Amino acid sequence: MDTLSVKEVLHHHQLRVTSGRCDVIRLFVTSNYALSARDLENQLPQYDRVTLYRTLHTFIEKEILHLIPHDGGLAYFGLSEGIRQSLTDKQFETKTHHSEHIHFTCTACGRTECLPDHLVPEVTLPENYQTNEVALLVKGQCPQCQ
Amino acid sequence: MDTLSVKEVLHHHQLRVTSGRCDVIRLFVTSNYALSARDLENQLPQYDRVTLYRTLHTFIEKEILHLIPHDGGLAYFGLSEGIRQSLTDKQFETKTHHSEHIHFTCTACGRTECLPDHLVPEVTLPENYQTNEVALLVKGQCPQCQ
DNA sequence: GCTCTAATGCAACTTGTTTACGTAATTACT
DNA sequence: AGTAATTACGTAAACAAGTTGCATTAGAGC
Repeated sequence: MDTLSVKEVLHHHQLRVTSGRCDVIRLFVTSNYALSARDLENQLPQYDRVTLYRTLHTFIEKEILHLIPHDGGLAYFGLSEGIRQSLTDKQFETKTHHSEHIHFTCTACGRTECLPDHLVPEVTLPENYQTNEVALLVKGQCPQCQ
Repeated sequence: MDTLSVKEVLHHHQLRVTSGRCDVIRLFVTSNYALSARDLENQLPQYDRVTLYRTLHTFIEKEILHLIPHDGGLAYFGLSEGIRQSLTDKQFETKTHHSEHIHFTCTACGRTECLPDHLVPEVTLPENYQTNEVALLVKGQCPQCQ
């Protein structure tokens, strides 16, 4: 991971480069798990809660992060695969394969992760229902918790 | 729908029959959509918020209702299919087919509904991941909103 | 009807998230 | 580099969803 690249990501999305935004992206890149606003508050206490919330919103809008559906309490966020690839491969990907991946929540350790290699299967809907997005969340036990 | 049946449902689950619980079940039976705690507050203002929350929890525990995952703010609840069948067919179903159904949220009208005839397809996970539950939420436009 | 136990209502609280507004920092342009 | 325009930030306060404690009320079984 490389600071220049993080700045480039922000620049590519017409966002001003601030230390807060860089730190948030870096945190997502180094994290193997989805993060909540609370996680950001804990791990980046130098920034105000409001700033972190705003940063999350901005990143969702720009599709740097995606919101992960879940069935209670607080919102979780994951780094978009394209961005992760841009930062780790040190070049921007043009493909945005955009069939969504599965999310997994471990009921033991509580952690949520993206499974970028496991895509949501094709879904059939009743007549006249139009699909914009699909989200598939699996709950169970992760390898570490068995 | 039939009041006696509603009482029977409660009785079968070792729950005391109270007017609040009956009204909540009736509301779910007559609603074509998933309901949030806020919806209950609006439609059953004669009961205290706390009571409604507690009723929802109780019904989730007893699997009279199920929690519908979504990606923001507030929790939505749907009537379990078995219960709906018991109340409309006037007899208790023994089959609990328990492969979960898909949920649909319309981005136009904001309503969420259960699609009991559309089940979540089989999901493959990475090695050593164990599945307990799956939830699939589709966002798009419903027939009425096109 | 009486007793036991569970459900309710009220008040207050916690947590997650948002809004308003003044200040500070970044970017683009000399 | 210096300046203006604009965007982001921090603080405080508000708001909303959901929870907890406790006293009161109401079902269920006898």
